[in-house]
Amino acid sequence: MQSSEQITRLCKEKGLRMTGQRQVIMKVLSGATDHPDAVELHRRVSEVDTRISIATVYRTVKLLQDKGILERHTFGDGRARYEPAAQEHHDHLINIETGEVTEFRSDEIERLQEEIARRHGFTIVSHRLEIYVKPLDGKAPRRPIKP
Amino acid sequence: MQSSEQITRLCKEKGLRMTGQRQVIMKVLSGATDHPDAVELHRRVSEVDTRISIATVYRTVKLLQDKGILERHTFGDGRARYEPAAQEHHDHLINIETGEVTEFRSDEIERLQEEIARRHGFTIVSHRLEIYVKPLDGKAPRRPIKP
DNA sequence: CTACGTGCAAAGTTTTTGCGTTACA
DNA sequence: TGTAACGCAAAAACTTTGCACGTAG
Repeated sequence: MQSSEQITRLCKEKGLRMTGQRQVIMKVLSGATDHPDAVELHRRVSEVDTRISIATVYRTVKLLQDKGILERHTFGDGRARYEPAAQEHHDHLINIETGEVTEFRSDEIERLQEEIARRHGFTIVSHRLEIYVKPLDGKAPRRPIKP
Repeated sequence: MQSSEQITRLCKEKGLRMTGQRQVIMKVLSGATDHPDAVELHRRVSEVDTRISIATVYRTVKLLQDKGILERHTFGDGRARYEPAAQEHHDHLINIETGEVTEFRSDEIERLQEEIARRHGFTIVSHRLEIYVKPLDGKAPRRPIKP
């Protein structure tokens, strides 16, 4: 997660113009705790400024994705979902009963992936791991997790 | 990978009618070594029987996916790609320069995933790990894929 | 000032669906 | 023979793009 100030700085570094639309889109995305798709992102952005078109949302997320500022995911359903690129890579647990997405990181899995790629004669450009899950015990409250 | 006889048996077990279209679609898919999308699958299927529509291809792959006979993937580009569900789960290395997909399996990664899910209070329904890679030695790009 | 960015609407892609017809069980 | 499955085409869902206008730098 990044503050909108950090994103603004990132954009300037990349030589992008800091338009009002981009500021709103980035602020909404950096404030989101979930992974909205383009239509949902446009809906939230429209609450701030009604005049921002869905085309600009699509153009902006694609631009920011190319610049490495945003990450794009597709969790099962066809639609693309977005989140600010984290400093440290993480993966996703998706609760198939609620749609809730939990982020996690495993250095050991990261290491194993490097090893597998190298063994096949490749180097990793990026990767994604999605674990689709359901609660172990539907009735028991979930225990908080240590990172 | 499964033989078309096995798929036929699976369909009967699930109470599905074994139509000519389904036989052709399943035979083509079980004979494929890659991960074709719906349009490519329809193209191959049409070589066997010209009268099979793309709608039937979509309906069939969705049905077989729901029954657990096929697996659906979305490697970066928006389109869904299909392969017969393997007896043993595997993951994918995607060469972003050529689009070529290599299958692999790591029991250790599987085990770590179970552990992570359990620690978060979940049980795994399914998962997918995609590693986007490029060759250690440079090769000429053919059909690049966006990670 | 001027190139980059935007809104609008139209078009492109991929996938789904309504409806009348076909054919498996 | 009854109904799941089909073909066709239309539509839905998602995303991209051409063009004229706006605006950040």
